[in-house]
Amino acid sequence: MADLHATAAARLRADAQRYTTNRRIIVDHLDRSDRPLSIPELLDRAPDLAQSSAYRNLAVLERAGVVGRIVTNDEFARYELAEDLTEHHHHLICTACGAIDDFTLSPAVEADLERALVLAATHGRFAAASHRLDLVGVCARCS
Amino acid sequence: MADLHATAAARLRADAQRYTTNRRIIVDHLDRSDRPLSIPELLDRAPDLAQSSAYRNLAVLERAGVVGRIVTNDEFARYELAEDLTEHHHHLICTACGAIDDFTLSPAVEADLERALVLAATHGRFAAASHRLDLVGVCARCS
DNA sequence: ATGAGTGCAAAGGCTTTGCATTAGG
DNA sequence: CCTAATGCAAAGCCTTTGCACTCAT
Repeated sequence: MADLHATAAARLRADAQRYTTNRRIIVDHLDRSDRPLSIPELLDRAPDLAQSSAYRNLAVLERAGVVGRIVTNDEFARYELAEDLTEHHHHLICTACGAIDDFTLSPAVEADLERALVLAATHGRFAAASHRLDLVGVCARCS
Repeated sequence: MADLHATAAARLRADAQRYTTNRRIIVDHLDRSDRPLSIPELLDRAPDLAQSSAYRNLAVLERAGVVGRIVTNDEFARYELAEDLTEHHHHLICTACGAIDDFTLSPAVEADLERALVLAATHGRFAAASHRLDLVGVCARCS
């Protein structure tokens, strides 16, 4: 995945943005993590990153399509690499601690789902860009 | 659906809460709407409802299992009647204006999905309470 | 009466922004 | 050089909370 940074740089460039050290650091940490990170978690892992820079750069990276933002019902927004930079996956959202873990569905189920969603979208004249499927419950650590 | 209010009252009572006028008004408006409402939208429809009462009562109604809270990526949280008080449905989330519309999937697809999710949850030792499936894109009004 | 509910206004807390400084190209 | 990026601190904005009043039981 050395191409990750090349892709990120390209997408930023396409949006007239630079791929700076801070932005690379953020992408690196999101890539290393096997689950979406909140800003506090990210700042914890990157102590030299200013809070405002984290917010600003994540916004830039989101606009450029490098990262995705996830808002659950807990206090923090979370970020992960954009879907097309990782494999398609879904989220286990813990209602107790707010943590999010990743999981995948079988290709067969995904395909069925995708077909059904395209149908639903066209029926409502809705230009669907992507789908989000989350499991909401209590994670192993909290139960 | 005259039973709606009876059910709501029962659930509140089970949580040692009263079914007051304001709470009934809120439930009424959510029931009348064919899509989840943000607090500003709700206050607009119920001019005599104080903002703090809306927030407080929605929190009470959520704890009692009468309403569900939806947090998207826009600025407002939105509320709808709890899933088991309506028919199972999903959401079209507009990235342009933040509006949410409802849609349903065929029972067959739902069943497949449910099976796959149970599998995924048990595999990760996750106690799933429900699933959330959203289509993210641009609504007809915004395109 | 008596405690929950209500409304107003003020406070909280995550997030955003202004401004002076630094760094990348 | 010159614009974008950075960091600190202050401000914003949705949401929550304190407090006095009202209403229902």
